[in-house]
Amino acid sequence: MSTPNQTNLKPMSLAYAILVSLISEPKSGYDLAKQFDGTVGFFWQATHQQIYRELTKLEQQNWIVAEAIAQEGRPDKKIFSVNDLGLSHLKAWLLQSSDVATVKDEFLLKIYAGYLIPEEAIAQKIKDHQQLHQKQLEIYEAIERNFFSSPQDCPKESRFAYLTLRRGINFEKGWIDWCEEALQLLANWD
Amino acid sequence: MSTPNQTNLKPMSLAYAILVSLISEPKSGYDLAKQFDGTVGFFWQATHQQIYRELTKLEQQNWIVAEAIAQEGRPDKKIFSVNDLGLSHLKAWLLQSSDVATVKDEFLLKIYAGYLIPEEAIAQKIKDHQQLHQKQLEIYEAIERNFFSSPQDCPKESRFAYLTLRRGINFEKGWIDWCEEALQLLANWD
DNA sequence: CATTAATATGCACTTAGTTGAATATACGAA
DNA sequence: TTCGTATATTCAACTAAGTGCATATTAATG
Repeated sequence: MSTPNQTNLKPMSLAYAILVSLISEPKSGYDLAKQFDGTVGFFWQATHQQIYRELTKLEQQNWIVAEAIAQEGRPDKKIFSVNDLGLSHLKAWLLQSSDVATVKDEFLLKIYAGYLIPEEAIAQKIKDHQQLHQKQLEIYEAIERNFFSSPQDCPKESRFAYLTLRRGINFEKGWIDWCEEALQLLANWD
Repeated sequence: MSTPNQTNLKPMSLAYAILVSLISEPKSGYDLAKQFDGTVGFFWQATHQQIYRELTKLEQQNWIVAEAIAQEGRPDKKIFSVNDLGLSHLKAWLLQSSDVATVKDEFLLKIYAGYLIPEEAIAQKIKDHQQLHQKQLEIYEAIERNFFSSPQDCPKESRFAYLTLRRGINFEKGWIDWCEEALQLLANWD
């Protein structure tokens, strides 16, 4: 009758996102927070509060270790690196199958209910959305030009980063195309 | 010094997702839970527990009203509908600008760290992923054939639903194309 | 010389989401 | 007749995620 305490199968993906970032280069919570606005930030976001909280947990679990760095002037820095225990957990996680990411898209929810507000308001929304994706596309394309002009020559790690960048470009182009199509469909209704 | 109680500017999007669904047709919590696995489920998901909890809140706020329906045999059903207060809040929310949805993609995180595990494992992951998206694409395309063979003739509400369906198709195709590209890039490395 | 920006970390609180039930009825299959 | 499935709702406890505010130092800006 009583179910035994199963091993924890939850993703806890923020923890793994942090491990992934720390494994390529040890860094502080502050650095992580900045990174989560950059490259890794395309597929994972977190605020600095979330990051510091998670770092504390990971340190308690002994998956990562901190080295305190005294800095001239600025407050002390704690540089975290992944240890063997953390690495083995990360590798095990990498091998697990992952579900398709759940989509939670406020914008599409609004489009779906678009018949409740004026058509011009919807059209404007789509145009704004298209511009946001256009801007992001340009950012990704600039990264591609500057860092991946010849992907073959990259070190192994960067190759995988390149794959995710390609997905970013693919994603933004998809949105831009859809916006174009949607605006045309809207215009041809009456 | 003391900040006055600001009006709540947070999205609370689950509440709005429920309103959007109820406005097109009043339904029970159970029906909502099923719908969140279906059409609306492309851009919003929730478990039945979350839905019932939210319905209770919305009823307390007087945005929706319940009508108890006694059913032969089955347990009583509570059919919820949006009232004027709820509708005005929904419309106000629809007119607000929405941020680009944050992406949190475990799969891409794993690809990014792909250099830590065997290349065959990564390739297999991508193939599995491609198949999942292929299946979802087929579902969307079947809906398109069955319900939107001539989108011009649809009632106004369905037209906006059609736009979101087109985005679904665009999204799945984007993933499938990326998987193809990624597998080719992987194969050409050595 | 006051203000702002950047570096660096943390607590308290709230909302969102998961887990695992319990409760109740009815229908069809084994 | 019992078992599984579908309908239909609710409770309680928990974990994860996210917001707001606080703190401290130094460098650069005006």
